[in-house]
Amino acid sequence: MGQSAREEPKWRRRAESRPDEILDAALVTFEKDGFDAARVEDVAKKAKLSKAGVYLYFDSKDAILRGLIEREVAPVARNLRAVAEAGMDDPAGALQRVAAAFTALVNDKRKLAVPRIVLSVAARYPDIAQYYRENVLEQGLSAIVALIEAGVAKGVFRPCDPGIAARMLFGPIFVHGLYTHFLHGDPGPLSPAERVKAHTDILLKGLLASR
Amino acid sequence: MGQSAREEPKWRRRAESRPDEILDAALVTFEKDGFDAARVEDVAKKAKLSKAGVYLYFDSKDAILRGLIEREVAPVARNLRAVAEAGMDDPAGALQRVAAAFTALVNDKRKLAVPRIVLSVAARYPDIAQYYRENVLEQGLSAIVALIEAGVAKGVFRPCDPGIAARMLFGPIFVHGLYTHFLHGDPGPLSPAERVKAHTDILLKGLLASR
DNA sequence: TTTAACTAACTGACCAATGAGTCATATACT
DNA sequence: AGTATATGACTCATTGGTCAGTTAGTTAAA
Repeated sequence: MGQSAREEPKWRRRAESRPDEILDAALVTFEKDGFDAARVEDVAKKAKLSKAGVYLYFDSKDAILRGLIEREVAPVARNLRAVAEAGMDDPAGALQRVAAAFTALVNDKRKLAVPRIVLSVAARYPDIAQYYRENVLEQGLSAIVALIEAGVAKGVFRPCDPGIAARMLFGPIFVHGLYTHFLHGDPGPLSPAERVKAHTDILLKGLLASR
Repeated sequence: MGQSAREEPKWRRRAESRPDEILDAALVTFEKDGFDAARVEDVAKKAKLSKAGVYLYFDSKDAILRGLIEREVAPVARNLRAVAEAGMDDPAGALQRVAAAFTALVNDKRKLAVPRIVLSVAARYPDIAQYYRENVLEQGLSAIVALIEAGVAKGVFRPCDPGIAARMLFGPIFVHGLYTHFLHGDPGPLSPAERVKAHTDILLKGLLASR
């Protein structure tokens, strides 16, 4: 039994990469069990260190969740915003591109797990809810609102409430993701790209100013 | 101190009304704390009996959640279905009425808490997820799908994927509810009725066959 | 180039709190 | 008297978080 090679150390120092490894592990664990039922010990095991090791890098379990929001979702919101802002001169086209980008995000079950968890713990961690609202939702929402308003100003879109229009863009895609990923609902016959097209077809026809 | 009146019994038998009282209490408690953080003891206290008393009527904590789904949400889905079926000869009008009914449901924070909780525990209680999907979501969804298909068959709506259209009806309303109730997002300037109107204006214009 | 002293990274074993579920017993009703 | 209904006090598994002690890597004196 006793392996002669006494070379392998019991553990290695990897202070640089630990935070990311812990977040990777936490994402998988939280997605599977939800925030409350997920055990820090399991996160640690998946990240290949001890539970106490996790607490070297994060002050608490909810700090891990905060880290997850920052790393996983906030960049996506910034990206959506960039796509929207880059297309202010072609609102209809930009709308489609935003829909496609958001669909790609929502198709990623793991990324979608973060908003689901935020939603479920929002009441108990008001600061997490606030952070998420300000840095994710309001970012994405306001970008689209600006896009719609630009379209209306240009006369491309007919006058409408931009907040409603924005929810009509994000809402259906988001609930489709929740329904299929977490309730195991039937995704339907369409491919993601076809869904984007079917969706934006209806939405744009509803928005566009008939000549 | 010693009240002479020895009339008041320490508790009363109320086997008939207990289950509903427990569900009332559970709805409030689950809404506030979420399923995991909610304590059965608190539910019991709010229902004015002991924790052990709760277990006389429900086998487990998750049985309470199941009871909540049955009592709170399944009837709503049936109602939505009825509204849709009653309006098969006027698809556009029925769509608006369904949107209004769903908006009313979603405006009720307490009722909306049930789907939020189902979503958060779906992975750990697959039977709850399945029950919810089959008895709530698929009910509502299929009713609207039928309505859209009827509209397309009549030539009132232009051809489209009815699943997408149905998600465009429910999605924006649902996410608006989540956003305002649980993330404390800005509900915007419109009243619920105005939101329904703005929403269905765009949706119907997107769906209606231009003469 | 050794090697000893030093520090940062890490672990195992632990604690304290928590909360679901149980049960022996008591009380209200019939 | 008998039974359905209710309770308080309990068990017991779970788990977030801590800490004393250990090891990997680093620095610099010898």
